[in-house]
Amino acid sequence: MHAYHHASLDHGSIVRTYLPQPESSADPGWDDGSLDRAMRCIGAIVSYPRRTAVVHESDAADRLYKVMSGAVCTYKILSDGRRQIGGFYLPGDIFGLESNHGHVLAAETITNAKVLVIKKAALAALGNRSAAMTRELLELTARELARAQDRVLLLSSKSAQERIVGFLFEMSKRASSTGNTVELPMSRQDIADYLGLTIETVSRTLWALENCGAIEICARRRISLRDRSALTSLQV
Amino acid sequence: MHAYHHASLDHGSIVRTYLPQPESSADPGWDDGSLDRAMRCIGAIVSYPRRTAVVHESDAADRLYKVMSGAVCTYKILSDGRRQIGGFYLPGDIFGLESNHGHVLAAETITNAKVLVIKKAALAALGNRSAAMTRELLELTARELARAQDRVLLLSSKSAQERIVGFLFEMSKRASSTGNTVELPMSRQDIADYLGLTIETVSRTLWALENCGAIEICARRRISLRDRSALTSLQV
DNA sequence: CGATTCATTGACTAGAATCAAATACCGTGG
DNA sequence: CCACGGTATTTGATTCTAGTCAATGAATCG
Repeated sequence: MHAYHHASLDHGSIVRTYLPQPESSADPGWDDGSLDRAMRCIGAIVSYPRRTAVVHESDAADRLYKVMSGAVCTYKILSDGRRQIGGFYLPGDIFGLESNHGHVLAAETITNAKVLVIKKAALAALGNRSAAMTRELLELTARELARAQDRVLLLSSKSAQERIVGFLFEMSKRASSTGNTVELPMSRQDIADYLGLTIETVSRTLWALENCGAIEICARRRISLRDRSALTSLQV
Repeated sequence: MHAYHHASLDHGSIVRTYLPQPESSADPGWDDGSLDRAMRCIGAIVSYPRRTAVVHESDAADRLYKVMSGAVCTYKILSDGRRQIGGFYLPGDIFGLESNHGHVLAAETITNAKVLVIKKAALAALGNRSAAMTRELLELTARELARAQDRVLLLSSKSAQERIVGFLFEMSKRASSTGNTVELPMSRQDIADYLGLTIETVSRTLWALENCGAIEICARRRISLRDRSALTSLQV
């Protein structure tokens, strides 16, 4: 059982709070309609170095976050010290959509990242006048729900291999994947915490997949899906 | 590895399609505001016998379902025959909130159940005139998302004991639990498929919990949480 | 070019899955 | 009310996967 060593707890200041320094919203180019315009208008873009806390578990659930560049993950530290990652968020993704009431997942950057931060209340105020925006928000939340349900299925896959393969496919669909090559911004530990496995198992399983020719580990964080059909047959 | 034997596949017609017979919306008494009124107005209540399919995986994701009485579960049959339960839905719960696009989870009744069925399109049409309703729907979806995220955490608990205890607490919060006694409408197999465990492990774990005095299995589907603090200490 | 973090590999163990069988429960009909 | 058949659940023995502990090797950053 590993405790959450790999970030703040004993590596000193790797995870650190960062004083938000809003920048002008001169932008990368994500636009999803009126909601997006509203978010840019009332939100502020904040730059964070890698491995920096964006949201603490104790924070109020009153904000919405949109990743403009880099990668972010949400997570929760369990009572025994393990970390469970709730999700990875890549440029264009929004997190913080879950219910206002109750629990908040913490969030930290995986790489250097720029995040657009918006108060839900401000958005709701605009939403009262623009029904279209509320509908857009609903659509986003419904999509996130579908994704969460997929994760439930992925985690219910009992074998490590199924989980890893499922993860690779998910990433190849979402991340900056040129053809069959997937660029993984996260560490092995992050992957392990996402899939409910250990770092050793992730490593061994990836090796096994490479060994049987299904993938190629070009670089540590760069994996090529050599044989998609073989991978599919290993999946749930 | 168990296949999905315990329902339709070999018990003949236990899971069967049911010709919907809409009833008058004379009602149990769930009311969540304007959304609820609209749903009753444009929806139809359908009665299903136990272990009956309500939604097929191949169905379009164009409807919303509200449980009026009884219990329903959503699920997916994996390619190897295992069944993963997406969630249990008790009276007052709504399912089908996930994105319009893409996948649908199948749904079947666990007990005899009455379900209010509504076309999303019809609701959206009303929603265009009533922003409040869209907001209510958003709130519901956000809550469901939060619940799905909780499930991710539950499934990431590695030990069977943690999962079972988490499940019992979840049910005691939601189900018709009088004091410390929880009434479980679902079978052991359902619980196993929900938690990604086997039926044997569920059985053994419950026995162990009873043995150490944390719970009492009054009847097969009636469990009393004897020692909540002991249970809490076993949880994640 | 070191120092440090990150990843891989190896040996061993624990816990859940699997396979197999026995027992408890439930509704039905006598 | 009780016997019966079928299902659901429990119990037992064994196997196997992934976790744990320990150490080595590779990559990255200052």
